[in-house]
Amino acid sequence: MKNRLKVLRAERNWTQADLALALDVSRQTINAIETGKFDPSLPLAFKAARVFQLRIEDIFDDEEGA
Amino acid sequence: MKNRLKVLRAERNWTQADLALALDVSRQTINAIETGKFDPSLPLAFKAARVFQLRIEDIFDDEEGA
DNA sequence: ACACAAAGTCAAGTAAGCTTTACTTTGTGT
DNA sequence: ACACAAAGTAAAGCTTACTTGACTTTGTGT
Repeated sequence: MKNRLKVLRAERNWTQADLALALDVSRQTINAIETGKFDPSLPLAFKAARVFQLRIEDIFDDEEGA
Repeated sequence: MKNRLKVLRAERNWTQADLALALDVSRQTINAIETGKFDPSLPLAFKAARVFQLRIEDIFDDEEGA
């Protein structure tokens, strides 16, 4: 699952730590998601959508894998 | 996290087992999600959105709980 | 009343998301 | 070259998503 978190952060000049704070998760969690270690939970995806004022589908890309 | 799976199934006359098959999860997983035992993963939410041709936000409702 | 399909539920196990702590790497400014 | 901030990574532990198997409950048709 790809995502645009890095870009969205860059647009706002946010660090991974800043985003972690906004989403109420650890910095490592943001890093792991950005680097593709695992997918966020659905609740976390909703939070991200709220923070960036975008739809989940506009942040995360399913790319139909298995 | 609330969801409209039961209604969407009803519209199509699908059983929980039918939906489970379509989403490639167990029947118990569908039941647990419908009855609020736990939230689906993001990939599963994407699959549901694809199957029903809706946006994730139109199927699942975050309802801002902590 | 009986049979059957669908839904609900429980237990035990595996896998994935997330935490904390701690360390290394990369990039930038001075 | 040095210092510092940001990013990356890793291990161990906890929680949540999901599995299989088995059983109970509910609803419908006959």
